[in-house]
Formats: sequence, structure tokens, C-alpha cells
Amino acid sequence: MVSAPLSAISKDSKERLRLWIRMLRASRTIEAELRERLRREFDTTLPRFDVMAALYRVPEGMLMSGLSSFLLVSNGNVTGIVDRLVSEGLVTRARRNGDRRTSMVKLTDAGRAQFEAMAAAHEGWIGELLGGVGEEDTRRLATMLKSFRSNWEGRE
Amino acid sequence: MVSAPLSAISKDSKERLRLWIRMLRASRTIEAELRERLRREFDTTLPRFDVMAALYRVPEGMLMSGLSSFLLVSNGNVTGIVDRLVSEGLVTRARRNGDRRTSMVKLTDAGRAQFEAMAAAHEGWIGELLGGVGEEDTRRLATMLKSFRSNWEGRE
DNA sequence: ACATGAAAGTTTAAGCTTGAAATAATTTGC
DNA sequence: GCAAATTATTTCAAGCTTAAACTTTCATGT
Repeated sequence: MVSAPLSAISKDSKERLRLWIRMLRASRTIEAELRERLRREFDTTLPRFDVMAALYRVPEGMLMSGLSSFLLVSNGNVTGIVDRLVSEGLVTRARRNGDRRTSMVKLTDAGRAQFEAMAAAHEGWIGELLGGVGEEDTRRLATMLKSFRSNWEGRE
Repeated sequence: MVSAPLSAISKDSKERLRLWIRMLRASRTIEAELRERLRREFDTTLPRFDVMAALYRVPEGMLMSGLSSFLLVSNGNVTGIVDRLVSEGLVTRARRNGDRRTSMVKLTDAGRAQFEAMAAAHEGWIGELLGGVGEEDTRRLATMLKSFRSNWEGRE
């Protein structure tokens, strides 16, 4: 016997559907709150914060394609967000000698300073918003989601 | 002693930050896949699917404000999505005798039929995409997220 | 060298999303 | 009854997002 009976398959998929809906609602709830606070306290947006967070980890900078694949968004999307960050003086596009198609996107000093302030607040907000999740559950959930991710990456 | 020492607070918030980042990445990954499949197989979008899913549960229909609070999106957002669904003949805005500010948004028969087809596929997709999460973990995760939600609703 | 194809980014059109302002209808307090 | 406040929704401007088309640059094979 290779597969479970149909009724069990259906029951499983209903359980997973429930899980997905709850995860989606939790994400949206938290995202909405973060967006609101970033706007109120730092006059910026979540996508800009995400780009800056990605760049902050890597002082030498990132390619546009690196940003879009890291952030799981489209190429054209990143173009627009980086354009705005450049015009605000928070990041730069540095031409490269080797490949003239690409440029390294880096935080400016101002961008780095602003991100550090935002990141500290952001970490506190998450601690607050997820405060209801116990320590043990936090670890367990994080572990499960990590396994989801590695499981996912073993496809396409 | 009322609060934990600072080092413990900081450690907790780092754990929760990690959890949040993983949850966000999982959501985005799944959402991207669903969006792609809805487009390919049904020539529609995730927001439209969400609105139709909300309406499907309630044959008597919903108010615009009901939709926006259920879907956790802004009022003006729903206006646009419903406009497009109306122009596609999938939902209707029925005037009400009582309150002329509001109208009941309902699925048409065509909308109901189309949603049923999409919902069946959607459930299968979720079952597939979350297939790597074991049954026990699925239940546990869903329970944790439910408690997050009820915990959340006990604020603002 | 040169054509062909691949790779990196940008642009574009359409749609999604938000927050704020505007509109319209209802309710409340005199 | 009527002004004022509230409620439900739409409109608007700005920004986000995607998929597809396009441009430029690089790599490859001959």
C-alpha cells in the first residue's frame, strides 16, 4: 500500500489549509502593524526597510538581482525601491569596473545610521507583537519553519 | 522581581525576530506560488481569490466594510477589487432598502461556480506546498498561531 | 572578428495597496 | 426638526508589485 486512503488525504489537506490561513493572517496582522509604525516613527515604508536590512548585512553591497532573489520580489520591483532610496540619499549604485551591466548597491553612511535606529526599534516591536508566543513555542515554531524552508529549497 | 534581566529580554527578542523573519519568508514563498498558479490556471489574482473566498462562506453577502476588516486590508482597496469582480460578472453589489450607504456584495452563480473550481485546486496546492510539514507539526503550528491570534485580538 | 545567445537591469502597463480627503446617508442631541 | 457628529463608502495620489517586453553588456562558438 503506497498511499493513504482518500479520506485521510483530504483530512490532511484541510488541516494544512487551516494552517496556511492562520499563518497568512498572522503575517498580515504583523506586517500591517510594522508598516504603520515605520510610517509614523520613521516616515518610511516596509519595502524600503527590507531593502536596507538586506544591504546592512553586506557592507560590500549587493547586485540588483541579489536583492530581488533575497527579498523574494521581482527585479523591476527592486529597481523602483532602490531608485527612491537613492533619491533620499540612503543608498548608492556604484558602477563596477568589471561588468558594466551591473552596479553594487550599498547603504550610504546616512542609510546605515538610519537603519540602525530603525532596526533597534523594529526588534523591540517584534518582541512586543510576538510577546504572547512563549519562549518554548518560539523556538519550536522557528525550527518548523526552518525545516519548511530547507524542504522547499529542495525543489523547482 | 517583576521583569527578566536585560540580557534575557534581548535574547528573547532575537529569537522572536528570527521567528518573524522565517514566517514572513514562508508566507511570501507560498503566496508567490499561489499567485503564479492562479494566474496560469484560472487567469485571476490572489486578491480576487481572497474576496471570493470571503464571500463564498456567506451566501447572504457581505458589506464592503465587512470584507475589508475580514481580509485585513483597507477600505479603498476592496472597492477596486470588487469593481473588477463586478465587471467580470463574478459578484454583484445589491442595493439595500434599509441603509442606502451600503450594499450587499454577493457572488453571482458564475462567481460561485468559478470559486468552487479554484477552491478545490487551491486546497490541493496548499496540501502539496505544505506537504513537507508533518501531520503532527501541522496541528501544533496551527494551534500556536490560533493562540497568537486570540492573544492579538485582546488588544488595541 | 563576429554572430548568437545568455545575463543583468530597466521600462511599461496593469493591478494592488495604503492613508487621507471627499461624499453621501444615517444617527444623535438638543 | 435640525445641526453636528458618526458611519459607510468612494476617490485620489503615491507608492508597491508583477509579468512581459526591451536594452545593454557580456560570454561562447566558430
